[in-house]
Order: sequence, then C-alpha cells, then structure tokens
Amino acid sequence: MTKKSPSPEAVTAWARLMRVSRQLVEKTEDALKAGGLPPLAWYDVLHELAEAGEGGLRPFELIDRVLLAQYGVSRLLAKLEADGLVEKLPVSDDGRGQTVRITPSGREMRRGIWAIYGASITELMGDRLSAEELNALAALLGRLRHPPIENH
Amino acid sequence: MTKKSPSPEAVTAWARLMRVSRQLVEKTEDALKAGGLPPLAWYDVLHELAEAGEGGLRPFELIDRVLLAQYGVSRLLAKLEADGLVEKLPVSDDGRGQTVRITPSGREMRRGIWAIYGASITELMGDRLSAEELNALAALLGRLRHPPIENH
DNA sequence: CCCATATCGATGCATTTGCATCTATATGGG
DNA sequence: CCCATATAGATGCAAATGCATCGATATGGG
Repeated sequence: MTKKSPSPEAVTAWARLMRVSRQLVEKTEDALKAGGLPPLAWYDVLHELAEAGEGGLRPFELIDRVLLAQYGVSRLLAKLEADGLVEKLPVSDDGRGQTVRITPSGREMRRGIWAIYGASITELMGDRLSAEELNALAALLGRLRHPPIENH
Repeated sequence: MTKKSPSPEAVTAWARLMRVSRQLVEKTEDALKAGGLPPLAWYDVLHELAEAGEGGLRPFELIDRVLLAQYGVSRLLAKLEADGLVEKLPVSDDGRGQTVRITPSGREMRRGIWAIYGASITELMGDRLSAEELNALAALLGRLRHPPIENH
C-alpha cells in the first residue's frame, strides 16, 4: 500500500481550502465577538435544536451533526443551559440520557447570531461568487465530504 | 448599509466549506498523531523556513504567511527551538528582533511530516477530484481569499 | 539629544480544548 | 438473576489558545 505524493493541483487546492476556510471562520468569529455574541459553535447547536423542534435532541445525536467531540457537546450544553438557552429533560426510557430542547430565549439568541452570521456569509461568499459558481463550489466540496455527496 | 441575508446557494456552499475543511484537517491531524508526528502548524512553519533558505525569516514575517497570531508564532518557535528544529540568530541591525533559520533536523522533520501529510492530501483530495476539478476548486476558492486571487 | 510613540517579541493569566477516565444506566449471555 | 460489557454523559487534569500587557529597542519630531 504505497501512498503516492500529491499532484501539484491537489496541493494548490488543499492550500487554498485551508487558508480560505480559516480566514472565513476567523472573520466571522471576529464579527460575532464585535457584536458581543457567542462563537459559531453556539449557533450550530442552537440551529440543530431549533430544527429538531419541541421533541429536542439527545446529546449524542448532536455529536455527529455539529462535528464536535463528546466532551465538547457536554460542556457547551452546560453553558447553554446555564444561560437559559436550552433545557435538559430526563428521558423516560433511558435513565442515562437526557433530551435537550431549545428555549424561547435560545431561539432569540439564534436569530441574533444569525443576523451577524448571515451577513458575514453574504459578504464573504454571496457577494463574491455567482449562484452558479456557488453551486459548482458546493458540488466540488460535496465530493470531498465523508461520505461524499453524489451529484447528478 | 443594510446587509441582506444570504442566498440559499451561499448558505449551502458555506456549510459545505465549513464541514469539509474541518473534516479534512481533523483526518490529517489524526494521521499525524497516529504517526507520532507534531501538528500541521509545525509543518507550515518548517515549510516556510525551508523555502526561505539560509537567510531565514524574522518571526513577524512568519505571522502573515502561516495565519497564526503573534503569540502563537512566538510560542511555536520556542518549541521548535527546544526540539532543535530551528535556531534563532540575533539580527545585527535590529536589536529587538531575531532571525529564525531551519536546522538539518528541522528539514528532516519537515520531510517526515510531509510523508504523512502529502499522503493525506492525495487520499482526501487528489484521489477524489480530477486535475481539472482541482483547478476549478482552487480558482473558486481563490476568489474567496482576502485579497482575492485574480484568475485569467 | 531627548522624549513620545511605534514595533518586535515574550509572557502572566484566564479560558478553551483534548485526553483519559469516571459514574450511572442499559443490555445480553449464561 | 447475575455478571460482563457497552453506552450516555460528565469531569479532573494537562496542554493549547486568546487576550492583554510587558520589556526592550527603534524611530522621528522638536
């Protein structure tokens, strides 16, 4: 199983991907910080919980969706709960676990973060590429995902 | 200056970019760790220093190139020096500063990291997209850079 | 020449992250 | 029913990171 060294094209694309993604995250985090808002990870979790609705989600369900480690989810949820943005409910048929549900102020916080986050996406992506280019980019990135997204 | 909310295409592309870049970094860092090698940031710095040659680089020159904060560079260089991978030389015409030069074992470490890193790039990018697609991806990402890359 | 200000790089302290492990409950084999 | 093992989630401790500041030298205006 000899692994060959990467093509120049792969290296360039890799380097761009690394640099651009870090720049975009950094700029967006800066914008949130400047607005007195919590980090992106908070948005991700609140977003998932908002989509999940009243039924809420189990912490382990959040782990795969938000690409955070188990202990990261555990600690983030503790902070969100302390801030009253989510509530933890015991789950009847599994004494180990809990269900996490977003609260009204959690939804409000999500909207607040989105005002900045969405503007950042517009500025950093929407304004720089056309809809067709954005679709092309998404399709190419989808092929790099694990598991890859099939395009048709 | 009202910022409008992002198009669905921008949001999808953004989400993919965030997810894919984090996945690729994570997989690569895991591979390095499994090989008993230091993190990617070490490679970045060693790479820049190797390219700079015998003249070396000033720490502040590294800051922009590797997208690390000033204190991050300072601390990373301290570790690299402790491991004998770089050496710090006083610079004659500026008593505040220093020049950092890669050592032979630094070059060796760089090669060692690259054996894993390069294989990871091949596996995660080179094997998944054609050369044309990689170029297309790099071009699109270049437009998202700050400052953006002009394509011709 | 002196002083105000800017730049280079390091560092103390608080927060965050990663790793390993822990407690508690669940599950399945005998 | 009991025990071995697995899974859900929390946490102690160490390392990494972020922030503010510091000491040291450089620079420029008067």
